[in-house]
Amino acid sequence: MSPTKANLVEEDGCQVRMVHLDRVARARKEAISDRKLDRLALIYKLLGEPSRLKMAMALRGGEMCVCDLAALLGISESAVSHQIRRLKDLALVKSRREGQILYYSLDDHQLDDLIQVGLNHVREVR
Amino acid sequence: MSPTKANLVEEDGCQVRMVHLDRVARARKEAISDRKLDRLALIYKLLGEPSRLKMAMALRGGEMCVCDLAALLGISESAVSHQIRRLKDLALVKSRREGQILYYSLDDHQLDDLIQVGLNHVREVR
DNA sequence: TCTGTATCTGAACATATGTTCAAGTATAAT
DNA sequence: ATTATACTTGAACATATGTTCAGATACAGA
Repeated sequence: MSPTKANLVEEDGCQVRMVHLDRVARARKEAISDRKLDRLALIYKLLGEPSRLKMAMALRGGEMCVCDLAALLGISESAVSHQIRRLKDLALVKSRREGQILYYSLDDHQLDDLIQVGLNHVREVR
Repeated sequence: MSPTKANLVEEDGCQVRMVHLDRVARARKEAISDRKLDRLALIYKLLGEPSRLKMAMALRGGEMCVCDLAALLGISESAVSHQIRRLKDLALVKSRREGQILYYSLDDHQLDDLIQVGLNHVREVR
């Protein structure tokens, strides 16, 4: 097909313009399931907020309690609790109770890798 | 210091409760610069939206035009243009013009790594 | 049981964000 | 020049999201 002229293709009941049918088809074939994609996006999104990323990076160095994290980030303990729950819901972080104190730590070694690759990326940034 | 009793510490002019001074201090010392952290968070955030992640993953397989991506994602070309610009602003994606068509491709091999590590994470998800 | 500490929870609020729409720019063909 | 194609841009809108506040819960010590 000509790459300089778009085709009108029947798609989900309505017409869609598509320049490179082959490329779209290949992308469709190579795509992962929506379930996987959504979970992957969710993980990136959780790391995509400075406060949560800071938490995750801090926990790489060892377990911490809500109170410590709040002091570190300069936000309320409630905010920490809300955010760390999201990390826990995705099994990226786990907790361990010792008396009244809950110690949080990374539950997923792949989170370490993910952060490490990211760190390589920003290495030259001052 | 006792780990079962919180201390009130002077911090930025106001009192902050802190259970483990040592852990917070260590986290502070090991922390990267705010510039680095913000940039890193921004990269994760961009990958954290399903549509952008889908774009990035599609581009791993080769260059595509706005029109193709719109057809692949099922959103308007305008939406693709808006989103891909954000990826381009961060130098994660580059463009090449051939006549009227702009071909987008990954500009950052580390983005590949980042996605690859993420894919390992969701490998067992169906 | 009563008090204090550590954390959690839900509602509320302000802000951020993704998409669409309409109009604009850039390139190519007639 | 005029028209068509490919893409961009800014405004507007609805929705999502992070934080705070007030009150609830869990555990420890007296």
